[in-house]
Amino acid sequence: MRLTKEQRAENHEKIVKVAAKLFREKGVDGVGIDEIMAAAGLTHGAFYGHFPSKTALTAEAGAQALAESRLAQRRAAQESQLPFVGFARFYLSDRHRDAPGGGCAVAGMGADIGRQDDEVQAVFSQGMEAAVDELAAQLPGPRDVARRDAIAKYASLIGALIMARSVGKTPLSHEILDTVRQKLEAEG
Amino acid sequence: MRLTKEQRAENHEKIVKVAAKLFREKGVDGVGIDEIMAAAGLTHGAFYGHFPSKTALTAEAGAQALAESRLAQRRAAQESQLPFVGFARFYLSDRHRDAPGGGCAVAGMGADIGRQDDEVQAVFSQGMEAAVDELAAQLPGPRDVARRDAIAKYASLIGALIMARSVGKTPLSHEILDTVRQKLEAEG
DNA sequence: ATATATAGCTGACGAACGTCATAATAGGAG
DNA sequence: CTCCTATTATGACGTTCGTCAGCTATATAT
Repeated sequence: MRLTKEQRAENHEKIVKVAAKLFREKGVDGVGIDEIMAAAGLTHGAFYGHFPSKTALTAEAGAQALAESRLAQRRAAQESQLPFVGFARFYLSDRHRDAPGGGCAVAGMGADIGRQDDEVQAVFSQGMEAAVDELAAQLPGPRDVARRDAIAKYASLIGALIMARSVGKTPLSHEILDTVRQKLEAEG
Repeated sequence: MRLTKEQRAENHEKIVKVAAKLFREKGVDGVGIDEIMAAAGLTHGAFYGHFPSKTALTAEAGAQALAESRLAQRRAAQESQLPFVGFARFYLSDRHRDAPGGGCAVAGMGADIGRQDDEVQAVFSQGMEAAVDELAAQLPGPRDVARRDAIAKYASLIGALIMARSVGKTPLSHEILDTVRQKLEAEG
């Protein structure tokens, strides 16, 4: 049952997209090949026609998740006069906290990527660099200042989201999101 | 081969300590009961005499890891006149980045805890509350201001560490740690 | 001193893990 | 139009997962 090159490419892309979602939702070690392939509408045996190993998929899925995150960042930035404020409001919202599968790649699978081998981390590093660049371009000041600002703002966002998720739906969770959001809004 | 109550309690504590370390190093889903028990010097079968399930251990290990983190925080704070600066310097050091097993519980297993059930998250929430309280006590200003400051600072630290770990040993990793450290030192 | 309760060890369970032959099938070259 | 080749699905592999029953041995209670 051979498929066209187009269909094959579509299947490949589908696997990566589904994996990027599931990895963020359940963690890299929390999902099996079987579940990923089933969610992509294929059987688990077909996996190794597309990827040599789960590690290879992890690298591609990490890059995909980061690319999706950048897209969401761009979209959220357009919903406010101050681009970063719009992004921060979305990032620290309840909706984002409760939907890791479609959310920030670093908050969702960053900790897992930190445990992968060097090649996977290198791919992730490139996507992160692109995200930092993109945020820095939206911030005022000279380039190097904007870049440092972008890194610091990312760290605040990511840390706050992971903290808020780890304490479940407690009052503390809201307090963390609100506190950091207000601080970032005040800074501009 | 029944043991004394003391030995049983020691074994229990050893299992929790070892799990708190391994969970931070490899992730909750990255370690099995077998590996934990072997590291504690026992066999896997003895596990269910101590815990009803892996989930129950995850809750205890999460609390233990947070308690250890608070201890390390207290110690690092004493190495500088400004308590928080000493803590931040340790937190954002290469040593801490490369030793997740003995480091911050939130950065190491926070993302995993976010995927656990409510009871585990509730236990983790208590430990986090204690950590926030402790840091707030070291910061100047009225209590509510210090508390918000503590939350914001934690978010920056945790986010920076997770970012730095996820990009491996790249220049970007150092840049993230340095940037956030300098910013926090400048803020005091 | 004897009996009982309880600790850890052994071994096993079904399920899922990552991986890989092999078989079946249809696109693409001739 | 036919054959080759590429690509997916089938099914199985050895391992490890979380979990538990049964055994052995010993600390504790009587």
